Amino acid sequence: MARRGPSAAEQHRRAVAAYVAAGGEESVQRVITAVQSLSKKLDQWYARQLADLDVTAGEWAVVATLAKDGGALTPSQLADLTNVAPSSMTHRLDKLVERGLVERSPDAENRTRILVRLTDGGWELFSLAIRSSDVVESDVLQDLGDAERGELARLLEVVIARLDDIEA
Amino acid sequence: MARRGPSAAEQHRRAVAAYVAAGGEESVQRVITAVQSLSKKLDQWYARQLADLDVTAGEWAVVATLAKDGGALTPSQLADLTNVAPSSMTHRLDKLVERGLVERSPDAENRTRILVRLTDGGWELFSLAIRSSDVVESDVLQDLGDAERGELARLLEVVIARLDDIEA
DNA sequence: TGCTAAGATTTCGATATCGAAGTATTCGAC
DNA sequence: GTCGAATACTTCGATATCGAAATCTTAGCA
Repeated sequence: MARRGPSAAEQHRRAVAAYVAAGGEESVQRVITAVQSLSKKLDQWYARQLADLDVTAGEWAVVATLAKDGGALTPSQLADLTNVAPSSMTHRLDKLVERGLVERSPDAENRTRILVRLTDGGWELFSLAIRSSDVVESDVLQDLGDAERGELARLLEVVIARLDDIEA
Repeated sequence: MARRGPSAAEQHRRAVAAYVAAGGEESVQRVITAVQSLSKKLDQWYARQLADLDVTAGEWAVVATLAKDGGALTPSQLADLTNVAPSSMTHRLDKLVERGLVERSPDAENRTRILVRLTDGGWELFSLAIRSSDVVESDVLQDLGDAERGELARLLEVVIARLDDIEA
């Protein structure tokens, strides 16, 4: 990377302009574009931090999903929640089990199912990664005061509440 | 997927709770988690729509990046901007050229570089995809009034303006 | 000019992912 | 109870991605 590209803000402006020119609505594209570029940047940072812990983004997705759920999930559910094919999950779980981060156990109620849980080591990894990424994330939001953060969270949560109704 | 999982709003609550329990700050995690789950849902929808156009998410990323930039980019820049290894971009571009969506041309000023541009067909695809996804995106934001959309966009843009300063 | 270091792309071998087919279990209709 | 469809996971072959090495061009310096 010899020459530094345009700033993130400049890229955002151009992206919105391109989407509007292509027929998108401005108030929509400003929000959607911003969400996506922010998410992309976060993903880049996470990938770097996780590399230090010798975990890939895909493996982290499984650990984080299990942690967020709090309990046990089946391989299919994990595949759905992490946007990956069920057949790929098989291999990921193999590696995670091998590393001692998750454990597979048969579901007593339905023997076609398998339940996947975080091990103690998995929980430790989760906690460690969250605490270190929280530092960067706080930096990202440092220009917003408490009230603004709350308002931003509220608006995003309104949008999230609508997601389920749209599937159709 | 036999049984429907928890709602997106419920998943969001649980995720924030898990992150806070692991040592994250609540005002930060509410925002970051919401941005990520929203982005993930959007990615799922895009993948479906793009499948109808017979384009993969990776191929779309290249087309959209070129459209947003407006001009020509090198393979390295495209790799950077789409979060992919330079060697992977070679193959992606091969396929996109073969499909007539982009074109490669040598850079007259520096013959180690290659410039990639959208063809007319590439621009058409971009415009078509944007117009159809704008419909879904508008639905997602339908619970927000004009003023709220503006405020949401403004807050997100404040955050984006800070991204460049953080790299270090 | 000639030499070395740096930059940009591609090639190559190993690994990850995908979609489809295969295997095992459960559920429902008869 | 038994048969067939549906469900859940894994295996398999093809494709995509990665990181490292190879190739070619440029830039800097003596």
